[in-house]
Amino acid sequence: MRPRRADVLRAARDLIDNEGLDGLTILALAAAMGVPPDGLPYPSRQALLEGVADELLSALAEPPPAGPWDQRLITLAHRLRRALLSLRDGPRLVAEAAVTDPETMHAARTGMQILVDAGLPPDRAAWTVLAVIQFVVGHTIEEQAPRDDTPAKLAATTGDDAAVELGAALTADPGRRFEFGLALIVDGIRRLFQSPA
Amino acid sequence: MRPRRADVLRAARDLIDNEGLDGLTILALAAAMGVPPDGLPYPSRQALLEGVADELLSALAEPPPAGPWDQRLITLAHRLRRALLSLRDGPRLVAEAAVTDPETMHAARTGMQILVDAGLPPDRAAWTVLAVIQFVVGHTIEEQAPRDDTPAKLAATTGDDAAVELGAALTADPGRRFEFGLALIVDGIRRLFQSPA
DNA sequence: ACCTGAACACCGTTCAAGT
DNA sequence: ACCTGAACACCGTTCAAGT
Repeated sequence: MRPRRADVLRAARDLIDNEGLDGLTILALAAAMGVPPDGLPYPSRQALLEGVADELLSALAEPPPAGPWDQRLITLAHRLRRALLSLRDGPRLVAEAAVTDPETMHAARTGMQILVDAGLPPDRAAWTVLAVIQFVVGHTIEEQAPRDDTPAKLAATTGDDAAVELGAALTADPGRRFEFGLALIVDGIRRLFQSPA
Repeated sequence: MRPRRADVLRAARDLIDNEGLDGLTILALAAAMGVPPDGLPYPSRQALLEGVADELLSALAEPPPAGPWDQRLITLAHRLRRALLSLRDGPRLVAEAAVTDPETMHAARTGMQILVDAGLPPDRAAWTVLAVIQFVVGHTIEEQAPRDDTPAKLAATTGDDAAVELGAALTADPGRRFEFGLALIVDGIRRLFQSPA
């Protein structure tokens, strides 16, 4: 009989964690579950990837607790980052599966509500929350990218102060760098509230 | 004899433009050039991808013209966006090849210099320019993602005002949305200059 | 009707066989 | 030494053959 979706998704996550996103193949997954390649409850690899991505982002379902809008937005961004990093190659997966998938849209709606509640016009709130999501996606992609020694080499060969500083930044605690970048955007949003509609 | 790197890169770009990034295969490329699969001047597909990515970003070599730091930084960000969008699946390519590849580092160094010239401490300048790059990467990934009808469907099924607004934002002119998000970050950087070191 | 397992047309990479 | 072209171990997807 066909394995259940929940079990397949769990096995798929295990495969990705152990072998990376490229290691998640229909053949390997089917073999692990003891079924033929077309015995999985997903019609294609793409559909399977969307299933995994959707589950990954389901952690964003509930809105952050009440409080000042900036703290709520920051909490939401942290949750999104956590969700994307909770699985190996997670950012790549979500980027490839679909940035506009239902669960991402759900998170976007939550973020938008936070800003609208705080008094921002709906159109600005939508554009703003999309910018935040794009920063989070870009940041996590860089975070999970295989860290080669290019920055160090570049710094050594050029003897350039700027290159050295960039290398240091790239090897710094990614969490603190994330907060720094997020704070930049939030400061920008603050100005948005002060400027006329 | 082996084809020259420049010719191979041009053929690779053509293949990507016509078939997408997944259509760029060693076999297809070799066939198009009339050489065996191992007759290409790149030892592996990964090396080839890095070559294409590097060339894509070489447009960022020269620093933007002199002027106020915010205008210079905005120009650089626009150039990065243009470069990433100049090839089909460009953002995906760069994200997969390596965010820390030499040419990206070069662009980062240029951006850092702009901020240091304007008086920002080097460590803050490095963190800031990385945040800008991450936003640009995230934004272009979303821009080039296959646009399905999820937002519209979501809006229709939920009858939710927020969903409608998000759908409108996603179908709005991406260039204007990019400028809006970039302006948010630049406003945040402005505050950075005003706050004590 | 359903599960089985092979087959199809690919892929990246390697290698022996010729000149 | 070098170019040739097949072979290797895969991949996603499909399908005929059995029960």
